[in-house]
Amino acid sequence: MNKELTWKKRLSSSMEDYLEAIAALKKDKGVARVRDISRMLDVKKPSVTSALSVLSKRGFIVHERYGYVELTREGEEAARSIQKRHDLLVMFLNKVLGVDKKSAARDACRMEHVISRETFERLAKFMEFVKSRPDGEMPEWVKRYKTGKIKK
Amino acid sequence: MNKELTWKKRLSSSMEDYLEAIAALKKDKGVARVRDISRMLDVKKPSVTSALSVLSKRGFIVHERYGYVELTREGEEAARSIQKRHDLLVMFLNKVLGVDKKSAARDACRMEHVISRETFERLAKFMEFVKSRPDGEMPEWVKRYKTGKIKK
DNA sequence: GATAAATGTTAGAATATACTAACAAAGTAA
DNA sequence: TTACTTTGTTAGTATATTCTAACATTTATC
Repeated sequence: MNKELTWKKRLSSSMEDYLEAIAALKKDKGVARVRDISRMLDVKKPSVTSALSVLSKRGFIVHERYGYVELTREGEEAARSIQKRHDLLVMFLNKVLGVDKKSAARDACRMEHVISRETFERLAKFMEFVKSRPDGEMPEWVKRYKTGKIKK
Repeated sequence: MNKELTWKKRLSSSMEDYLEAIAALKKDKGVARVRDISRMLDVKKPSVTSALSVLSKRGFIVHERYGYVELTREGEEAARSIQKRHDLLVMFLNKVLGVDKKSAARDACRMEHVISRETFERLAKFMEFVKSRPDGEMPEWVKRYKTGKIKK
């Protein structure tokens, strides 16, 4: 139980992005490969290779030369956690604040790396509350504050 | 109106932090100096010196060797804008989500650098709405979703 | 004013992340 | 199989930010 040996530094925003991309690609293409990660994140291939080596060393992925990228259990877990933060933020930004989907996604991509566990949990509760309101769709009080920019 | 000449890259999170600290110090101490900035941001003095040289070159501050740090008009404006984002976020996190003040401040410090103009504006509208509710303090519907963690 | 303490700067190194150019391996097609 | 294309890697460079160690300047104290 040595702190020095078991403690792992948080992943950087960049590394979280890579992990997220890998998980997304596996999900909808079946496999994750350098080229696709590179396109998805809009970075060059060598950047991907070097990121993969970092994620490998830290135990989030398995990657053999010229092969596909596999997520370890830890990697999957981390990716899932990021994805959850992402989705929650998009939901909040879009459904509650009324930020358009594209911007909401862009903002979420940057915010997901910096919100604390506590804020995440409170936001989750808040969104639960919002969704649980009678109304069905968005509760009246959420709609009302938007000045004329409500679709439905 | 050449784009190449007039366009300025966004300030990095770090630089925004320095600017924010400088403005804060000027506000409540009258002057901003290297040592105080260093303490406020928890970085060493040489880091401050080098940040100041960057902010100087980019026209946000004026700083002569061994002297105090002055904000240019542009610097003041930028600082104000960051501060506004910060305050808004703290308000939202604390008053609406119920995140405790300390965590709210910590989270705001990281989120303030990444939210887009659009999201900022929408959040501002939302908070206006929240504050404008009859009730006085926080509207009933905000309190209600919090499960037992309401102070008042 | 001399000396010590506090403050600020420089130089040089470290880390993280990206890039380009050049090369290597794998896959595809004749 | 040979030749072409695509994909992946290496090596080396660049930028941003931080740090430590050493030095310079300014301020405070006697």
